[in-house]
Amino acid sequence: MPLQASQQHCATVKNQPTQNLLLNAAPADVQQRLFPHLELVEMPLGKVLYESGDVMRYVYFPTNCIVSLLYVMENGASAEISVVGYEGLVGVALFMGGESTTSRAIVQSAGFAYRLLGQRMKDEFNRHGELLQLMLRYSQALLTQMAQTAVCNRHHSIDQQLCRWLLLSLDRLKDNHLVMTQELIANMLGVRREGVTEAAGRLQKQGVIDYSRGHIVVINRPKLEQLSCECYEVVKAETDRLLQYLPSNNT
Amino acid sequence: MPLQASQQHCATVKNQPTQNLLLNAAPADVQQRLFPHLELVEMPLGKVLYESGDVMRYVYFPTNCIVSLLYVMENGASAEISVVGYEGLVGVALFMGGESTTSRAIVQSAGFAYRLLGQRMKDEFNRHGELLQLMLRYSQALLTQMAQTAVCNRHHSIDQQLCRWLLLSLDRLKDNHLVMTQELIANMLGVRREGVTEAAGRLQKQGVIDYSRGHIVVINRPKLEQLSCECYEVVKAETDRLLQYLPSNNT
DNA sequence: TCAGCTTTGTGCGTCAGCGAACATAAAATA
DNA sequence: TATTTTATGTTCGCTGACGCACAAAGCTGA
Repeated sequence: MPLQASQQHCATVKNQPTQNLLLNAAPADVQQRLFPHLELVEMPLGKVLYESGDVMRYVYFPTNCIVSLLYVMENGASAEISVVGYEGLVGVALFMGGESTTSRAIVQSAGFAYRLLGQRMKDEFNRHGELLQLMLRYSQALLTQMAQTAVCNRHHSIDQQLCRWLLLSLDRLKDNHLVMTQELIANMLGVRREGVTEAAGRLQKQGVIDYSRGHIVVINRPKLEQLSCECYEVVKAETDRLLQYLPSNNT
Repeated sequence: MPLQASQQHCATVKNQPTQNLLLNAAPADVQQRLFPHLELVEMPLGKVLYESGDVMRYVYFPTNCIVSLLYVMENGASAEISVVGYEGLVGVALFMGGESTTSRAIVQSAGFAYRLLGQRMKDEFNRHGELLQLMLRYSQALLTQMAQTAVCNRHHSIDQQLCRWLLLSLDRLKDNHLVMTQELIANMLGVRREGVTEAAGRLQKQGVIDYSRGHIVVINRPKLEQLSCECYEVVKAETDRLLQYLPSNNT
């Protein structure tokens, strides 16, 4: 749902396409072609960008929101496959050629994103310029994140996974304050709500986080990293490596 | 290790690049450019194609072998991320731009593959012809498999995962006979060997498989599919969808 | 201010999978 | 044939996570 003119003005004061790492890294000519067609959209908590099997109409470039890619099983249980924030885009299947995926994309942390009609994205992609390289490198980062999620689900405790999840969220927000109930975290991790309550209680007792009724504040991030499994760091290092030498067109 | 001339002759009687689905689906002009540079290599059980972080020299197109993409943790424990057989290729990171990945590629079922110097692959890829579309579609299939592995690791029992694993292997071999110890399966699944022994015992008792000392014969595949979790079918359906309308150049 | 809802806390019993130790059996090798 | 190695079978105690039930505490709105 695009914003009304007045809202749009208000929002654009704070929002710029270049807040998204990929849009920011795109070469100037790509930016000139794409930016006029970007549409700032509000991303409220729980908004579903696409369901499993949906043909995607848009790609979304988050600025300050976080989107979860979630697989929902036949019995309704779910598991988060990966998360996307300002560093990426939602809808890689559009240029990968599948047009849809088996997962659901849902807003996990409210904010804004710029969306682009899928066809425009494909047109630009098919010019085979630098955007193609950029998109492919990001896709590999996404691949890495999914792979590590598989590993983490296999071998690590809820406590460790909660730490990792908090770090992933923290990296995609500017502050240390998350709006998120334990119930929702449990859905993302694919575990019981009670399990999250207990793990969060332990973190609070250790002075790592502070939380109440849907609000979590991270007090001691270094400790959080220390308590997390290696999965967080592995993905971060690889993502940095893949996206670090991007041409930058900061304005 | 390329084959000697005499071996090569012997092997090529049975091996053809077109046994690989992607090579087979490549347009005629691509085949003409690439096939002369394909090198048939033997893929013995346990051969490591690349380690985590290795810059890849070659991409591998399996014909009748199976390659596992495995993540090895700091403590030595491991987890299979995905498998690649005749339907795919090993080394997507070469054209995705990363040149390396965080996982290890290791031969899980002996056989043959055609390998191609990475640079030639990249050159062809950068012509931006149909091969690019083909590779991207396959990459999305790989992405789907990884995502489902994450889900499976989260929610399903060893029994179910063993069924899924056997089905994945079966699909990539022509017969119903696997050469594989329970110890190796355990490494792939990232579980204890004893867990696999018990699960395999239950399958044998139900007349689904028959095994002894490194050999497994699947007797009742329908039952195996029935006992498996949904993860197998989801990935199969999506992979078929992604790769089904490929242009075919069968000779 | 009271009722109703949402969120978090806690205490069960149960069970799958773990780690370790050890037993058996089939192949390989001498 | 005897010996060693490899693969599989089995047991036992432990623990993390589950499912369920219910309690407590913090918001919200009449």
